[in-house]
Amino acid sequence: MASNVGKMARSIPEETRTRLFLYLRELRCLQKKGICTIPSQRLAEACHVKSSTVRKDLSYFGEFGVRGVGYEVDGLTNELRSILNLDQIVKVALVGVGNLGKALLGFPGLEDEGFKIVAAFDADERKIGQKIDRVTVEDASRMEERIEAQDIRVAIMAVPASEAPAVAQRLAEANVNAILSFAPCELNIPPDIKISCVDLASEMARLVCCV
Amino acid sequence: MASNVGKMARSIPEETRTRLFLYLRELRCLQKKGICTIPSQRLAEACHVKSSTVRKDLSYFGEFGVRGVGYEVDGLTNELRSILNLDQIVKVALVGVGNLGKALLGFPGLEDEGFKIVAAFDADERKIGQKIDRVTVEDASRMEERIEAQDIRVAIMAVPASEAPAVAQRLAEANVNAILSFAPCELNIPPDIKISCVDLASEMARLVCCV
DNA sequence: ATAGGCTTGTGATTGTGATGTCAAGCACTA
DNA sequence: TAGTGCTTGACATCACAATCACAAGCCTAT
Ligand SMILES: NC(=O)c1ccc[n+]([C@@H]2O[C@H](COP(=O)([O-])OP(=O)(O)OC[C@H]3O[C@@H](n4cnc5c(N)ncnc54)[C@H](O)[C@@H]3O)[C@@H](O)[C@H]2O)c1
Ligand SMILES: NC(=O)c1ccc[n+]([C@@H]2O[C@H](COP(=O)([O-])OP(=O)(O)OC[C@H]3O[C@@H](n4cnc5c(N)ncnc54)[C@H](O)[C@@H]3O)[C@@H](O)[C@H]2O)c1
Repeated sequence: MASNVGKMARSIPEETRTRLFLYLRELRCLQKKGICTIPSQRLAEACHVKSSTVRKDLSYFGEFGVRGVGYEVDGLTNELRSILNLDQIVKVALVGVGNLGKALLGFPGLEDEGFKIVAAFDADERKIGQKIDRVTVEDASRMEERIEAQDIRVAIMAVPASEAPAVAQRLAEANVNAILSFAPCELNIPPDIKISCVDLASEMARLVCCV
Repeated sequence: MASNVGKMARSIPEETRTRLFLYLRELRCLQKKGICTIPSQRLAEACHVKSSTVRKDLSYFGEFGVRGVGYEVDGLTNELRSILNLDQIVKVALVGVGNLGKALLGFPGLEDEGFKIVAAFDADERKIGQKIDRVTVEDASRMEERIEAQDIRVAIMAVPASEAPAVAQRLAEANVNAILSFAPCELNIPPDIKISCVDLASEMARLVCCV
């Protein structure tokens, strides 16, 4: 009954989308604690937002709550997972198996959310052929064909910034449509490919700056 | 002459602050290429924003450009570094020297931006005493006193999510005033402490979600 | 069955940031 | 020195997101 019907046409604020993941994370936390029902007020407090914001965000997609009671944790979790396209396993390619890349390969948190690194590439001969956490590092020179063969559409880049733009270009040519990059630089690629750049140094800088 | 005088009272948009780091990163890139002067238009293109946005962002802090010419790369770089409090070395503590923590310790990108990891803590006895990239891992049980003794005000947390809230609490008690966490969970600590949470799984989720 | 007490969902309002526009101002040229 | 062309800086406007406030609706107790 209550579901994302007829409202999808409306444009969803960018910020709302961001918060949905926050809510989902908190809901999972509540599930672990065995809490079945939660009012917008408490979900809001946990996520450091206002309760009206929570309700409005959810209202873009349907009516998931029960007046006088709140939201059913399991139910809302499922709705959000469905809204956010998180109810399927997504194959991911990792490019660059250095310090950071290795850590990412061994990180279970990605798989918990439905992301599975199914291929890893590096340009360093010494790394090619190494098996790290069930994934064998492949030769980066054959990256495009391997990605296309396995129909991988999402990539994580952990290569040096100097290499990043070129690698991103190659990923674009391999029909990848989303890239998460850790290189602190701009990537000039077609706008139909979604990019997210995690820039640790900038994040730190933002944190300490008092402007 | 042109400087941040009399305008500081006005509140700076959060988004502006974020973009300043983007501009700074691009400027550094231009410096490397030996480019001395750049108009807002081209800086904007490189950062994927509108030229009027660049000018407006900068205008919050002063008049740094020359009409008909553009901005002097070196000059603007210095102004931004000064505005963002990036002209000093910031001591940082790392808590949790696991897969990710080790990668961070070996990451030169932080030091390039003025952040120096001067202490690392772990609860695992096997890790205590290990020397990784010039830093010796210390016992986490003595974290508070060591952080206060060295007057460290910024911390990076790379501990399991289950431990993160408690560790954050302890960092708060050690008078740290900014924390960068990689744990995918909320940290309930006093609001006067700045928190930034890098949640890789959520970032990935946002990237693939087509809502 | 009905009343009372909560909490949701949403239209209205406020607040904030993005963007368009153009006069002002500098460099360069003759 | 005056004219030309370009770019900045600021103001005005537009667009969007946060927040308020309250009617609607569900549950429980009596
Ligand atoms: N180490 C960290 O903690 C950390 C943190 C934040 C951001 N980063 C960023 O992540 C990136 C990687 O960091 P790192 O510390 O793992 O560096 P690293 O040097 O340890 O690893 C980079 C890897 O990329 C490989 N590589 C280079 N060119 C390649 C190409 N064209 N194709 C495929 N692979 C290629 C190298 O062989 C190497 O194995 C850098 O851009 C860095 O700025 C690192
Ligand atoms: N590995 C990755 O690539 C990656 C990526 C994104 C986020 N994360 C997140 O970063 C965090 C760390 O990840 P990891 O892969 O390095 O995990 P890990 O298990 O390899 O390392 C965690 C380290 O923290 C230490 N530790 C545990 N409790 C502690 C305490 N109370 N005080 C001090 N140290 C303590 C452990 O001894 C261990 O060395 C996790 O929250 C994870 O979700 C990891």
